Amino acid sequence: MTSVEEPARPNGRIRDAARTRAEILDVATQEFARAGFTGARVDEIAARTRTTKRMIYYYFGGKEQLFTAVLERAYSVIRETEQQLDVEHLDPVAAIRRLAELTFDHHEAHPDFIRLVSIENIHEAEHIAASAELGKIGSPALDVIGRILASGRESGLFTADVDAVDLHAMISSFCFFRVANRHTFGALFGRDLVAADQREHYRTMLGDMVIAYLTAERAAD
Amino acid sequence: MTSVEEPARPNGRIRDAARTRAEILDVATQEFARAGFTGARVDEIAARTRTTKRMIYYYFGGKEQLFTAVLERAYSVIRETEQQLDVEHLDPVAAIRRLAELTFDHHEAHPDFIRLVSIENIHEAEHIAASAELGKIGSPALDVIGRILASGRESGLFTADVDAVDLHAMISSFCFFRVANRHTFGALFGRDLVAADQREHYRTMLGDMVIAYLTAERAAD
DNA sequence: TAGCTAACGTACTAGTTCGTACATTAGTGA
DNA sequence: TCACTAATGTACGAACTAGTACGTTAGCTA
Repeated sequence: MTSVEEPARPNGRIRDAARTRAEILDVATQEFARAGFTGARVDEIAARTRTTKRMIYYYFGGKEQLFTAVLERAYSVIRETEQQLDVEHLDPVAAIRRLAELTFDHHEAHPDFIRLVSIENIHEAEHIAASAELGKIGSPALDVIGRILASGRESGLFTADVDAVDLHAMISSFCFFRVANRHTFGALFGRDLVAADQREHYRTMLGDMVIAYLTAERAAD
Repeated sequence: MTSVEEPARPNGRIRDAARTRAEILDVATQEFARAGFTGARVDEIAARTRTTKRMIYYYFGGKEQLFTAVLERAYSVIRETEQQLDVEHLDPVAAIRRLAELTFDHHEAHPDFIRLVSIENIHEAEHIAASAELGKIGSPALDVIGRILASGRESGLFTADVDAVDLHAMISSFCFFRVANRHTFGALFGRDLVAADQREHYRTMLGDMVIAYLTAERAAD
């Protein structure tokens, strides 16, 4: 390389705290999702940023806090998505199916988020516990589910004895497993749960499952 | 400490290759499950063994191969459990419910295995791919499910259009999620999915869900 | 325009961590 | 009982990695 340096600015140093901070978070999200908390390298995150490692410590304090910030942002994305839920104008059966489909879509669209959740569980949710922000979020979806369930039970359509949290767990289970365990499942059973041409199949399967559960005829107890 | 050493043997060195190897695998399973692949420390595994780090490299070659060996043994445990499945004398509905319950029980009884699977998925199943043994196992449970499904469809009890692999995924999803995501779910929604007094509730819920799905009346297509 | 500070960069270090070179010994078979 | 090898232990090193001490500058404001 000859003496040709940066064109105008000798250092190219531009100050933009918000951009720097956001860029660190973006890259950190990828790196943590790629390699896990311990496997992620602070130097690697810094290298893939337009700034330096020093800035990670300047803005976040350390690797742990950076991971917490990554989780906080990832969860805030779902919250925002859930706040835009608009299914309550549908009848209960259609509303639940639609909600399940949106959950399905969100999981599929955010594999990095799924990986972060897996990683956080390996660490027994210690970062969530350490976050003032994440403790008290409460899922907007939960309220929606609760209202649909009540309405469905009132009209006699839903017979199952579940509350919103359990139904949310049921729906999330399937969506989460499909994305999170894609690799081992594929390696062991030779089936790619996230194959594009099977997407509709699994999306329908989830809806059928949830609706069948909610509307099944139960033995009187 | 005074000069009191080992009672009889000056070094206490006993040779038992099988025991040493097994002990390393036991401790490694715990350590990998505790901290993830990268987070696990080879020195820590060695320290909690009656042998030394040298032996880990002697028997397994390295950290990667040790993790692969841990996975191989963990999967072999399920395979053995599945081989003892004895549900085909039941009617299809009872058989599937029983099978779901056994899957539920196995997940609950082996949280370390669940963690290993999560970890292996973070690493995109590269160790399973590298294992000659793990590639071609094929689940005994899958055959059982396949036969029950066929029998259930024949007798008109089952209406759902699923194969054994998909049904296995559905059952596993719920069991896996409940254990694997216990911590984040608990932190975010304030509900412990693995609480002892809720065990029957979730076990029943799983069975109800699967049976409802399989036996639901479907719109003619 | 001078000065101040938030924002940024460089260079380094202390501690860790996987892996190995080398030495040793228990137990077995000739 | 002697020799041979599988099994084991010790000590060490090279590379990595989180974190920091210290110096610099852009851009705002008085």
